[in-house]
Amino acid sequence: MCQDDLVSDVWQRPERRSDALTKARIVEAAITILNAGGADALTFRALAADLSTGAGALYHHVANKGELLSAAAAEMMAEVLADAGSTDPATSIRALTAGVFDEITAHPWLGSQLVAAPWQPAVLQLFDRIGSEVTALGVPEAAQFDAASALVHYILGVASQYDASQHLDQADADRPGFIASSTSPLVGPDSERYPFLVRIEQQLVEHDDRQQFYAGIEIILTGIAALRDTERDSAVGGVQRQEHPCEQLHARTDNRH
Amino acid sequence: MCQDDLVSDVWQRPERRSDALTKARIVEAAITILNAGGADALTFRALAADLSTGAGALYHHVANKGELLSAAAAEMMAEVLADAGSTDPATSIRALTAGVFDEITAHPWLGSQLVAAPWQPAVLQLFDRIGSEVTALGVPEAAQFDAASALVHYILGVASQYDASQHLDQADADRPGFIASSTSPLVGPDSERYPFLVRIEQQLVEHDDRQQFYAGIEIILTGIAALRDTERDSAVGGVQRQEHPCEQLHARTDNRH
DNA sequence: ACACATGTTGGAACTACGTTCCATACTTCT
DNA sequence: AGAAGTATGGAACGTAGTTCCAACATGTGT
Repeated sequence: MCQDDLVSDVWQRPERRSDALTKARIVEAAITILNAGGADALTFRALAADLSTGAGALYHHVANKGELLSAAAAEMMAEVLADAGSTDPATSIRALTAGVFDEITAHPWLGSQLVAAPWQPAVLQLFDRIGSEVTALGVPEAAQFDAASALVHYILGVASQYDASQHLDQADADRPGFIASSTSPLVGPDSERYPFLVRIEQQLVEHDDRQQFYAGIEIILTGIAALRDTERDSAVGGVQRQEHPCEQLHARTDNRH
Repeated sequence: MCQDDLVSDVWQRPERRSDALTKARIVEAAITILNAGGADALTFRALAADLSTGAGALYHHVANKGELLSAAAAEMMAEVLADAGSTDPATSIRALTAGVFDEITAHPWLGSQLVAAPWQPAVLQLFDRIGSEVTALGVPEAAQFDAASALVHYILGVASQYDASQHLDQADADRPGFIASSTSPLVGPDSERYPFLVRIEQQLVEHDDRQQFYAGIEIILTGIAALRDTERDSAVGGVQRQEHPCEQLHARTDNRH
């Protein structure tokens, strides 16, 4: 179908006319639409119109909408990760994660996309970068994967809940407004359903999402630091899975069901 | 439009014929479809067919598909949270989170739905329950919100990446297969793009998702335990935001950009 | 009992979007 | 120049969420 990096031909794609459609141009135009109008604004028709072409032509460069979104997210992630860098691993992780947070808050579609398709390139980039920093942090090899996984999944969880602008209309049928900043202060039937949330209601409405995100990162970094200090009784040799060192910190009880 | 819990009338809805459409029946049927065929199988037409009615009739009880999915997820979450309970808070948290993980792996649509709409009822239930357990854990009040938030967001992040069965076809255009169990062992161009992932490749293919999920929970619990032990220099009085105690564990450097 | 008001039902129709198809045009190789 | 293969773009298809509306059931007031 379309020419990709993996074509077995030795034949290089010739340069056609200057306004030729390329995956790069399409993805760039897609990002422009996404940043301007959000995820709903990106349609193949709108994209084709912006590129002065037809919808069908796009399919010679992009397999489907999912690939288009993955590519767009990957490009955004690459830019974020390119900026953030430091000599100190912990500082790097803080800068990295803060950069991702900023990008997601600035462009909510990114958060939605990161959690829409599992293990897409953008997530792999993030995972790899965080894994490298975790390694530099001195975490023993057997725990590096778990440590990076915890950080990445936390970030993705935050990303998933952060496109608050839209989508919250559909969850409102049961609780119109809810913690919508100032409207309904979580009273009435919610008091019985959500005792904890009601108790910390003031923090709920007054808290800063960014500070809370940072706090979560610090919690996980603390936990990772403990991993590093508990290296003693873990075998150094081959890859030992099944029993992760962290499971020796707190004796786990059975919790299947 | 439809009658809900919040009607101001004193008038109670009379019981019509026994096969009357109700939101409860609709949600139940939706869950059946979702569990059987996944998220794609749930259409208003299929749902209407199962209930021997028309699609239009459903809209008198459910505002839109988003509300339907939120309600279905909320019911699943309520069941999971009802089961898991213990006297020891840490044990409770482990049992709770493990239960949610099991439910998500058993019913992948749940994971997708939890991250599709932010702060939907199912997420609030989980947040509230975890918050209560965190409180019982002895975490100081000012840090309870952050601690619960970290756990919930981590779980949501895992949920987002766990419906691996589908959706990964669209991200495959660049890397056909990737870590798809055994097919493409992460070689070729990936070696340069993802140095960390390549290095831990063996763990990647051999690791147990469940064990890694547990490991993440333990990391966060360790970080939360540190929060509890660092209560000393935090004012006990009113709600102090802006500076979370955890931020005093590791001196944060500036990381805006 | 009988009309009226109100809420319910269910099927058709509308709309939007992803995707496919195909005739046309373009570029390069021989 | 002719052949071969790719790119283009617009029409057309299929699907799914949602809306519309006429027929119906239910309860109220007389």
